[in-house]
Amino acid sequence: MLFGDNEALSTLVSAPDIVPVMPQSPGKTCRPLGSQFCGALSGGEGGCDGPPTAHRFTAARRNIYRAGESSDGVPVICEGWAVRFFQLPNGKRQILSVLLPGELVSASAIFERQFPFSIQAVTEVRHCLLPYARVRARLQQDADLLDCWFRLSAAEYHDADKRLVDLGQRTAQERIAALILHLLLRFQDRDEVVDDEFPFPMSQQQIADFTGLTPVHTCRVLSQLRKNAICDISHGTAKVIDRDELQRLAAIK
Amino acid sequence: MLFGDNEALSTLVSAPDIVPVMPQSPGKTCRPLGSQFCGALSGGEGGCDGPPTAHRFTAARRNIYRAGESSDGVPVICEGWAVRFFQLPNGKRQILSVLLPGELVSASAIFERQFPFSIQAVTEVRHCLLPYARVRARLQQDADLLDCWFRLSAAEYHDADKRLVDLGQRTAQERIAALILHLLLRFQDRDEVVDDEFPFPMSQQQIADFTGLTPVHTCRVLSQLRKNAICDISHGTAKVIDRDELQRLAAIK
DNA sequence: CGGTACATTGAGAAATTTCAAAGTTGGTGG
DNA sequence: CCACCAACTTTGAAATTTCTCAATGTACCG
Repeated sequence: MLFGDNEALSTLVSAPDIVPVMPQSPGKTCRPLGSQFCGALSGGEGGCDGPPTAHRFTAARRNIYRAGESSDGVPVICEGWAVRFFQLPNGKRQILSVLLPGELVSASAIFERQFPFSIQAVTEVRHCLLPYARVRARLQQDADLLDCWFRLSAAEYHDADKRLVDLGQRTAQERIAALILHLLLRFQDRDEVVDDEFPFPMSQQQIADFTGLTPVHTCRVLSQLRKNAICDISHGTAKVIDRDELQRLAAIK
Repeated sequence: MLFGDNEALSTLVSAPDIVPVMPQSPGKTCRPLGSQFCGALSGGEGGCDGPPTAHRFTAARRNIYRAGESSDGVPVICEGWAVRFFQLPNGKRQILSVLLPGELVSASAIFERQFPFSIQAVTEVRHCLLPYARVRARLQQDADLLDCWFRLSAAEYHDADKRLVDLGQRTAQERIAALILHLLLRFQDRDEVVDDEFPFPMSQQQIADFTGLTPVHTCRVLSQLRKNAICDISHGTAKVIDRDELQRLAAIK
């Protein structure tokens, strides 16, 4: 909706195998921008549609990027799930966002040489870098593209604000319900929800790190959602049984 | 440090009475950008350095802006303290950031006609609007200015990430200590800290809404900090007694 | 001199964490 | 194909943190 028909964005090559979605904003797809960002560099100088060697693979539960490392661009998740997180010295960590295929790790950080967060693969992940130089040049040439980028960046920021509300004001059950609903909507945008079921490879530890809970309590809440026939998260799959009730739990009250 | 010497930014008029600081990033001032943003429009079409009528005043504890209202630009806080917050229908609210004089309400949202958050005055506040049209034109003309804006926006985003870590992973005492230290550093940047004392007009209710706690618990934590001779927040003033200990409490562990 | 909003204190309740043990799952090599 | 291993999930019980409710005290404003 926000970006749907901006033809200017289509001037950048897109990768047909990628279904791009605006990070963190279910319901508001940004296909041109999304595809552009993963596909922009085909035929160019070393982007992610170049030779297969330009892509990297990272196994599940391993880090794609560690906070503070220098990088020539922003990582793009091409295949699989990843999470962006902050690691605390005492071993705790906070997951900041969940990254799905086609998504930039962070639009806001697109001009930085290093990032304050780390990235971990949830499943096996294929990824590449979106080089700083090329994006910068494009954004400066193309006012419409720049505008689209502004909005993408604002959407990311507002999503962080929503998460702050969740963590500051809402109960364990509400936070977990909101996460599940949020991912349901993102998968719906991609037309990848069949029979109210979609892939959900996050472990309970990862759900806990996202919601600011302990894995034990996360397990209890998930069990309750299952027992109450609201949804069933297990074996890497989410099955939504009572969508209305899930929505009611996840709603901002 | 990030923006300190970017001469390009000085091409925009600055207001000498305003000490601008990059929102939410203590230690990293952005004087040119900050002053530009409040002072850019003197002699122009209705900006905040125009006739006194261009400024508005809002009394303490009253709203400057309500989520969803349409606006011709981003509010700038010229004098006084304000908070950016999200209001929940059930009466709870989450404060998203604290706004000091000279600061934009949100750099990321600079091109939007309306915002998903509200703004409330903490003290009496003098404020104005930074009109969309002018900023946009400037950013498109001036690559260095654009670059500065990118960084400002990224800093804002990373600050939101830090808050997520606070709310998700840290205790009441740690969150409150972090808030106090954060504001101490921002006031230090402005050279407004004398004898480890600086203005602190937030009520306990507001501190609670910022940290995701109840006012009662906030009161207990503040009492403890006072009893332990770490710092004393009262009567609109913060007095830091044992800075090392405060730092230790606020540190990310 | 009220009056209203704000701060403080106490006691009990609720949500969440911690610790510890047992059960399950999925993958690997023999 | 089975046995084993490591990682993940589940369950119980007790401890801790934070919240809720309610009452009292205090400061500021007109």
